Amino acid sequence: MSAQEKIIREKLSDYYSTVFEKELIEEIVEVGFIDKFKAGETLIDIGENMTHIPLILDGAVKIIRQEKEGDELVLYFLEKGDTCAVSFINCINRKKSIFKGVVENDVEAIFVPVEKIDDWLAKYKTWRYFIIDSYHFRLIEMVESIDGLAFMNMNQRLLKYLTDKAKINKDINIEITHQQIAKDLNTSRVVITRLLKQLHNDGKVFSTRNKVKVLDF
DNA sequence: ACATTAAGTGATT
DNA sequence: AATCACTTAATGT
Repeated sequence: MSAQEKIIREKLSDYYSTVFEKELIEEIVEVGFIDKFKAGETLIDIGENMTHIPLILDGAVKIIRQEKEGDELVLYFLEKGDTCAVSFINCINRKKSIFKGVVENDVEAIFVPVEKIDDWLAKYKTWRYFIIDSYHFRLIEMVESIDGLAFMNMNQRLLKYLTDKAKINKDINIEITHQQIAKDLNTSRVVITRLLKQLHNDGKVFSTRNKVKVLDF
């Protein structure tokens, strides 16, 4: 057994042993490989073909919907133990990605070739449940995101965005510019500046240049 | 000291 | 809530 295989086996049993049966883990060890990505790297872009599916071990990925150039909106984050079930369906249909995935925190993940996904769905009950479960969870996050757009004002959306981000980073100190926040929420910088000042005065955040500290949880 | 980038603000739609 | 036009503050070289 190679050192790489050993590592995969260990990592898998750390996060997925209770979920997957032994035979499945063996298959993953056989065809999967570990890869790492630095924050800011684009994992997948809209329109690209997916060749591998990530099982995230560490870090976080920001999932973005993008409309042509410039117009974009952050939908949700993927974390440890997550996978993007939406990408599975993309793969099975041999379609191109409908989302963009950018690394939020340095990511370590096991990558599994697309061809296996389908096989395993028929072969392993645990894999089937894993996929359905994951798909369900993504759907809920998506609905939350729609709710945000439909029923929440920018003020609430901003606060949710900041608390979500603090949770993902496990740090209430966020390093970000008003401009970047505006981009993620698909609004203008001026609006963020003003709302952030409101939140600051309300004692919900403490913000300085390039930094926002989330005080209200 | 100067240039660049980030943030704050009033007025208007 | 968005946009414009402009000011002020912080930071890098």
